[in-house]
Amino acid sequence: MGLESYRRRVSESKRKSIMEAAGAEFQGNGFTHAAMAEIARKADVSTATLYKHFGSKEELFSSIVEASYASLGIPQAAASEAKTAKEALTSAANDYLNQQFGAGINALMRAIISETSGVPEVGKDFLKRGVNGRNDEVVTFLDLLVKRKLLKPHDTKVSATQFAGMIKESFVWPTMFDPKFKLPANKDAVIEAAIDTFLARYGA
Amino acid sequence: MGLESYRRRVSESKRKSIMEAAGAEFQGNGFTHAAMAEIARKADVSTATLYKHFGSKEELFSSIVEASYASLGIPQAAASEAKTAKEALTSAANDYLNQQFGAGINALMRAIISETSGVPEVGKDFLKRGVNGRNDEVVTFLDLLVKRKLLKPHDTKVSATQFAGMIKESFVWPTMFDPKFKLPANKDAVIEAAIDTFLARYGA
Amino acid sequence: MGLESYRRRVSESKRKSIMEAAGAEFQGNGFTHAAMAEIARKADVSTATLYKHFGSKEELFSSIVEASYASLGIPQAAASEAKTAKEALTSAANDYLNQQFGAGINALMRAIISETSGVPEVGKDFLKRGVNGRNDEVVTFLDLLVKRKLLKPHDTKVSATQFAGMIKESFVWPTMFDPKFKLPANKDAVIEAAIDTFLARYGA
Amino acid sequence: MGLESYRRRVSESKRKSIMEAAGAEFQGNGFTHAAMAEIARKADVSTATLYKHFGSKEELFSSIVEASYASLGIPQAAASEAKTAKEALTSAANDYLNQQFGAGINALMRAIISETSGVPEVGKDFLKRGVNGRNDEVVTFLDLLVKRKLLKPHDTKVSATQFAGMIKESFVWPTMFDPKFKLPANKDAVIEAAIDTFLARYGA
DNA sequence: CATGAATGAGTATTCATTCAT
DNA sequence: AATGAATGAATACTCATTCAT
Repeated sequence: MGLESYRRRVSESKRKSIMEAAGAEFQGNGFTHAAMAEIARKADVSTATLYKHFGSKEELFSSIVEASYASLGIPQAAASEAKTAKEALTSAANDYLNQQFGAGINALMRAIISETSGVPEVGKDFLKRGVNGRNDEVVTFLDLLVKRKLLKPHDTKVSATQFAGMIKESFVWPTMFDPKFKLPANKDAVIEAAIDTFLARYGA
Repeated sequence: MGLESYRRRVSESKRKSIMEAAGAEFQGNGFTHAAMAEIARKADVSTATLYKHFGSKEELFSSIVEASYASLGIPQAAASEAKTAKEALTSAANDYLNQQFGAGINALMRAIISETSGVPEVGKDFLKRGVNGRNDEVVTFLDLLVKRKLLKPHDTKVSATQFAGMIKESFVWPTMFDPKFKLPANKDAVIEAAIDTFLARYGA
Repeated sequence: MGLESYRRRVSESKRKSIMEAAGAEFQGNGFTHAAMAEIARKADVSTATLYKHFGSKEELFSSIVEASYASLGIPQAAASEAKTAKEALTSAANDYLNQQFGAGINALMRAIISETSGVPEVGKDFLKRGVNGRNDEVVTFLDLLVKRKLLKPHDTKVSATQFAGMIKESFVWPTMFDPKFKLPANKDAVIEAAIDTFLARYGA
Repeated sequence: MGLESYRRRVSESKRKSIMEAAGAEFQGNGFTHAAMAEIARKADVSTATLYKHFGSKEELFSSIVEASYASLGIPQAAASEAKTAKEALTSAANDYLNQQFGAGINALMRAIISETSGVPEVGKDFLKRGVNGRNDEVVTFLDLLVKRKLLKPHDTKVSATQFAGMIKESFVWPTMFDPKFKLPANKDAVIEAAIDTFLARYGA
């Protein structure tokens, strides 16, 4: 028992340190230029141990992407608690951006895009679960606002895409081309402007 | 003289065939997986000749990206000729998408994103000249519509970004993760919906 | 006492299952491509236990080869019981081939040959005890036939080699280059022809 | 012209030195344990050049084996010139052994046997062209002796195998298990004894 | 005494770039 | 000016063996 739990603990701690190292490496260098040996070095394990935990570079990368899904998602609380649609949407936009910039999702997205040729499933999967998945949560979010009559009844699938597009154009798209891009000083104004446009059409 | 001009012509024809081959290769395989030897083969020159014209893979890639700028741009005619803002904006959106999907710009963008780690200048340059440059043309386009009173006076820098964001979210973003993504059947409806939202706020 | 004998029994049963697994693995994949981890898995023990019993891969292999000697040998009964030399020699040839093909000796020989560079002693040992050892038994076999006047008096060391050579050329040599080689349909005719040649010289 | 022939010369000289180095390496260490880097080093070329000439380790090995076929073969002259069958067969046996021991064929055969699992085609090919091919030449050789009435008319396919088997059993088989095995002092006596047995059955 | 996770040395192969002709 | 053979550095992955529990 003691032995088994000891091993599990050690193994899990190694697995965790590998995933951290791999996350950093993939985010920093993309899939192709990330080196397994370097990941092993950073994680302070041997390459063989690396391969015991993750059978291949692709598998390791997939695991990293998979794990990132857990950190994605639009908290729905604001939709039910906020007094106005503007307040709710502001909150959603900020949650979204915090994830992108805080959890390294921008860098991960660049890495995924880099490998659409080599590992196409990962890209398609991310499109479905990462991109569209989050859009679905925005839909749910908007549906709730409609229900609360803070928004007009309308096709929220369409409007969710429009809202996400306006936000991403200003803040996410630039990071794809410039990894050093930071959220600009006028971030709040830009968000507000997007929300205003959105509400001009869909506001109650 | 005759000899010199003959050589220049030959040289330029080789340069052209190299750029065509390189464009295809980079769009097809991304920067990293494009092979110089294959580009040389496709262009029917030796690798040494390739390197005479372009000192390195990065330089060749930069040249390809540079050349792509010429094919970008929002034709302004519609802004002055269209009867309604909706008509003008529909035309602009379609012009934009034709470039992205017709001239291989989506694939090129993926290639650029792949190399933001290795060759950051190319990415930053594309962001400035490719992405923002085109947005500037949208600004000009919108300014003209404002001047013609087809749109309300407003901050067109902001609105141009919003318009571009709504269009790109539906059609360009997916191609980043799935190179096989094609324009969907409901393309026109999506464009119209985006324009409707835009006009709810900025329509005259 | 009881404990000790229990342990010995367990240990010996493990040792036996290891040897079975290793025999199969070595015969199937040769020395180099046989994997210690796979042997452990097949034998249902840990790699550490494997190494407790056999200090190294070479040692394990040597043990397998050693064990194979027990299954080699030319039954002498036919030499005293057969009515004719032909009958006796036919019996001996078939006994020999049954061992080669039935007990996996062909595969084992391939494995040994594979490792003559790495573990030369095993090869030399097999040559002495496996190959020449069996030839000695053929010598004894022939001596008996001479004694019974079914064969002429002659140098049986020489004739044993000749007899073995004729049989092996047709049936064993091919398996060295083609593991899937099976005993051909005309096996008996080939054996008979070899015996005829043998008897032309050494028949009484 | 000068350029082209210069390149061909350089290229062929490199190819030759690679094949020499590879032959030595494969004969010394077998297929698996031969290292491409070491072959390159011995041949005084880079590994990349190695791969320009031979697309893979398997291909290189096949080329070595292929080249060895050229050095195999039973000279037919003795069959028509010798005064007696014994003289002719003695000559053939010695030619055969000189090839095996002089041209490193024994070592090459060990290498091929080592790889029957990994590269089965090479083994089967060698069986067909190397082993059986030479036996066919022995058949031709014997047919000529029959025609000259130095041997009785008989099935020379069968007798060729028997003759080869008797010779190989004493001299070739041992080298499979012991790379250091040398032709023994009594070589000539063993050959003569084999021929005597052969002639007892097939002599005119 | 048994375990199995961890090790690290070893190897085939690729590709941007250069150089002798 | 053009060639294409040659380079060498770089990298994913495997496996016999050991060691902490």
